[in-house]
Amino acid sequence: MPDNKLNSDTRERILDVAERQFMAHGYDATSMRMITGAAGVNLAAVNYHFGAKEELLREVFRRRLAWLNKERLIVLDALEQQASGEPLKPSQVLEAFFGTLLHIGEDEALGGMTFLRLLGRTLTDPSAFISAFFASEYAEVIERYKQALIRSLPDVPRAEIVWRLHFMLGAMSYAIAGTDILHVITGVEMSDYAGQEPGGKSEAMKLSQRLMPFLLGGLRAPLPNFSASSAQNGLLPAGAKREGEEVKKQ
Amino acid sequence: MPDNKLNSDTRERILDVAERQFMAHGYDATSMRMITGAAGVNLAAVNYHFGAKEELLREVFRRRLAWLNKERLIVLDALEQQASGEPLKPSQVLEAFFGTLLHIGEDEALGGMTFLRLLGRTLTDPSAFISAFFASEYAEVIERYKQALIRSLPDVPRAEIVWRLHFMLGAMSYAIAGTDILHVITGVEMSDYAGQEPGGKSEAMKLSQRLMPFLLGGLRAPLPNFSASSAQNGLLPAGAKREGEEVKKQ
DNA sequence: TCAAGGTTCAAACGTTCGTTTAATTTTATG
DNA sequence: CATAAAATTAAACGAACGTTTGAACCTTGA
Repeated sequence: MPDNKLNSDTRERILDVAERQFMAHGYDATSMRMITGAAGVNLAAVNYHFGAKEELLREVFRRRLAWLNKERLIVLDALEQQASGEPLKPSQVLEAFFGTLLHIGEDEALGGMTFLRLLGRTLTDPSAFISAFFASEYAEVIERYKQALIRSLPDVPRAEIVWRLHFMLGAMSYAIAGTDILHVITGVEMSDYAGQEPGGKSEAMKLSQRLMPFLLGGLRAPLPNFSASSAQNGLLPAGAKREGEEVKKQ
Repeated sequence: MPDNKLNSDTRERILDVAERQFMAHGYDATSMRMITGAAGVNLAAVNYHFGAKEELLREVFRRRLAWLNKERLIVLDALEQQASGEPLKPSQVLEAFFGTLLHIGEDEALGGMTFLRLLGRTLTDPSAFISAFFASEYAEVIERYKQALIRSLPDVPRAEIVWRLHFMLGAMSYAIAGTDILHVITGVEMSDYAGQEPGGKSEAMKLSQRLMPFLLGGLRAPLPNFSASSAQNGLLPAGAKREGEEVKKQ
C-alpha cells in the first residue's frame, strides 16, 4: 500500500514521501494524512519525529540544501584560490552556482528532479515562515556569490548585478519547477515530469546545457539606458529603443 | 472595518480584496472568511456571486487577463501589419509581450503591482485546476508569440526558442512575484512591496527597463553545444567550456 | 530477565474549512 | 403601491485539518 522505493527508517521515509507530495500539490494542499498514508506510517509519526508540519517542510529542505550550499561554497573557494586574487570570469561564477544546483537533478540520492521541482515551486511561496527559512538558509551563499559576481563585472553597477542575479534565479526556478504553460500547449518534448526512471539524468543535463548560455547572455546584456523616454505606449513600433552601454568581459 | 479603497459593488469589492489576499497569502492559505471579512460582506456572498472558491480565483484572473491577452494580440497584429510580411525583430516581439504585461504594474485600474505579484506567484502553483485554467487562458497568445519568435529567429531551432521563451517567462514571473531571497539579504532598494502609493508606477517602469535588456541578451545568446563532453565534476575550473554557434540578428 | 526508553498505535481533541439553507431585506418593474 | 426578482443575512452543516493523548509495542543494556 505505501509508496515504492521507500526507506526502511520511518523518519527518512516520511521525508522522502513529504518531498514528493509537497512537490506535487504544494505545502498547504498536502495534508498530514496524505503523507503518512502514502508513507505507510502512523498519523502521529510526523509530530513525533518532527514536532509540527512546518518543521517537516523545513527538514525536507534542510537535508538537501545543506549539501547544496556547502558544495557551492567549496566550489567557489576552489575557484577563487585557483585564480589567486584575480576576479573570476562571470561564466565561472554562474557555472559554480547553477551547475551545482542542476547536478542535484542528475543524482537521485541528492533529491533528483523531484527536489529541484519542489525547490523551484517553493521559492515563490508567499508564506512567511517559508521565505524566512530560505532567507537564513541562503544568506551566506548568496552573499559570497554576489561579491564574486561584482568582482567579475567591475564596470557594472552593483544594483544592476543584484537585479540580474534576481532574474537568473527566476529563470532557473521556473525552469526547474516545470509548471509549464508552454508544455501543455506546445508539442515540444521538454521535461517528462516522472523523474524516477534513469531518463532523469539526461533531463537535468539537457536543462543545464540550455539554461547556462541563456543566463550568461542575460547577465552580459547591454545595460539599460535610463535617460531615454520614460513610458511607452505599447502600440508603437517599440523596436530599436533603449540600447545602452555594452558589458565587456567573457 | 472593511478595507479602504473598496468598490461600491459587492461583487467587485470581493474581487479586489481576494486579489490582494491571494497575492499576500496564496490560494490555499486564504480563507473565505478572511476575504469576506476584509471586504465587509457576508460570508455567503462569495458562493452567491461566484459559486465556489475556485471560481472566484478564476474570475480574479479572468478580469485582468482578458484585457492583457487581448491587448497582446492587438499589439502583435499592429506590428505584423506594419512589417507587411517581413519577420519582426526579436526585440519587438519581446517588447510587445512583456511590455504589455509590465504596463499593468503602472496602472492601478488594470490591477497594478498587486495583480502582477499574484500572477507571478500563481504561475508556479502546482494545483491542477490552476494550471489547467492558465493553459486555456494563455493558449492563443502563447501560440501567436511563439510563431512570431520563430519567424524572427529563422536560424534558431524551434525547440530552443521554446526553451528560451520558458526561461524568459520564468525570469519575468519571479521578478514580478518579488518574493526575494535577495531583497531580505542585500541592502539594495528593488521593489517596495506596498503598491498603493503612486511610487508603484516608477517601480514597474524600472523593472521593465531592467528586465528587457536581460531577456534580449538571454534570447540572443549563443546556442548550446551538445557535442561537448557530457557531465562535469563541479570541482573543476568549469570555465571556458561549452561555447557555441552565435545567434545573429537584432 | 526485567526495567527503561524509544517508537508506534488507535482514538479523540478542538478548530477551521467551504458550502448550504431558509428567512429577510433591498431593488427593480408593472 | 404591489409584486417578483435579486441580494444579503445569520446560522448551521459535515468534512477535513493539525495536533495531542495514553496505552501498547519493540528494542536495548544491565
